[in-house]
Amino acid sequence: MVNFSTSEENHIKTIFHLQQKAETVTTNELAEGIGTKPASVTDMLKKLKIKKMVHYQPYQGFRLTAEGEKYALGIIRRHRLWEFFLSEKLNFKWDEVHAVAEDLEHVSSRQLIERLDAFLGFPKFDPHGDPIPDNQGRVEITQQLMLSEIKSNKIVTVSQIKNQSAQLLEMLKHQQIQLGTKLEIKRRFEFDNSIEIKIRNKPAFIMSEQQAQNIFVING
Amino acid sequence: MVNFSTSEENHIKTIFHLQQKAETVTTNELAEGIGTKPASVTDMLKKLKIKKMVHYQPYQGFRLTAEGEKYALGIIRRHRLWEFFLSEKLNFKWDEVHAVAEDLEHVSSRQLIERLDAFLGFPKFDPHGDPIPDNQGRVEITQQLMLSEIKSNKIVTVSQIKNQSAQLLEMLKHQQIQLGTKLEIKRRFEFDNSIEIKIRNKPAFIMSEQQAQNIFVING
DNA sequence: TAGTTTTTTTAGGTTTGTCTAAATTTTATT
DNA sequence: AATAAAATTTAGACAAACCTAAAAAAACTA
Repeated sequence: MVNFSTSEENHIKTIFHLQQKAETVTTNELAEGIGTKPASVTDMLKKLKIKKMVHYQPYQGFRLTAEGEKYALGIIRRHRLWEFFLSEKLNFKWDEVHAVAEDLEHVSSRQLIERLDAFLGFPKFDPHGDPIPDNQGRVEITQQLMLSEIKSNKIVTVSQIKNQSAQLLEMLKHQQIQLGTKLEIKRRFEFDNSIEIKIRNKPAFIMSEQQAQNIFVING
Repeated sequence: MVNFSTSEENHIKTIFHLQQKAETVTTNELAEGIGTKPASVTDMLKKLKIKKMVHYQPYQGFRLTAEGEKYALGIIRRHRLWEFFLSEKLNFKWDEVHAVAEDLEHVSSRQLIERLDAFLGFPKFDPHGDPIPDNQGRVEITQQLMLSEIKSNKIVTVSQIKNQSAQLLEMLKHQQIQLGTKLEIKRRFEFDNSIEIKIRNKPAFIMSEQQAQNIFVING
């Protein structure tokens, strides 16, 4: 397989994430996502097109090819395995792992990654709850779970709100929780099954079991 | 502190190693050591001089400044900690770790390295027996040991030959052992205390206890 | 739909790190 | 000491990955 530079890998990875949300990815979006200028993105896309990583027609947006997606999943696998390592073995906090993993993910020795995976016990999710692709690029399908059932120290994403009562919505609004919001389950209080929840950059708060039974989440 | 590119770091690190052996380092030596052309080395030295990492006068050879040495020890620390990790935790063989560590050493998060060090239990030597600088750049002073006393699975460097008898020298010549040669102690045979020794890229051989008592080595 | 705004691309430049070929300096040799 | 050889530096180029400013295309909008 061809070899890709760090910059090429960053483009491929970012396209992968952006194309989850929309049919095609635009030049401006990608420039924004990577932190470069649109003109630089155009340059890079020409190169990635030649290397058959993207479908791209000038002015028409772009998308990874099947090969590009496979490659992207490899980068994501490396990133998330390192995040797991940093969090699990080196005691990094879950919000500190990303920056370091950004560098480590580009060290591309296949043997290194396979052995790291084994050393970590073939984890299925990173500390943010995002799934870790296996060495074939396959990803665990995640089903929705009731927030009240989540173990402590997990990070989950709100995916559905069952009960649309004013009280629940009031609380959600107050805590600024919406679909897609990531919640960190800090701990569960035995005596009433209430749970302590934290949202990135905000103080933790308590949620009752009743409330949590109406919020569905996915891992990650 | 200033930030150095991967290429700059490779130059600094290689100068450090070369200047152990001689007063000053030459352009050709460094080019050879890094795998570039002498002209490229000259370019890089101008830059490193401006950044106060080397003492350098055109045509006169060069040497790291005190600051340069300190920086080099930081790179070497990262390299050897990763080698230890790869060998100890990921079960890489001792001769496979170097190449991967070459990449990992340039990931320069201070926090990462300090936590890795703690996770590994603050090891003092890498799998080749080379000392790992601490976070102040200090290195464990190693004393000479009798080869016959070395535990199996260690790598040592020949540092002194006591008995200058023809028989011993004959054997040393035959096995191509000289000062500075690295020996891997594979195992010790209980019944006569002979030891099995391997030199990189050569078949293993057996050495008697008597012989080993006349060879002194240092860790690494 | 014609004009305006936004998005994207092109054209031309810069920096980093490399190269080859030629010039210069140092070192070795006779 | 003069000359030949070796080492080093300079000069000029190139590729990668970025940039700014201008041109071109697409998308809005009145």
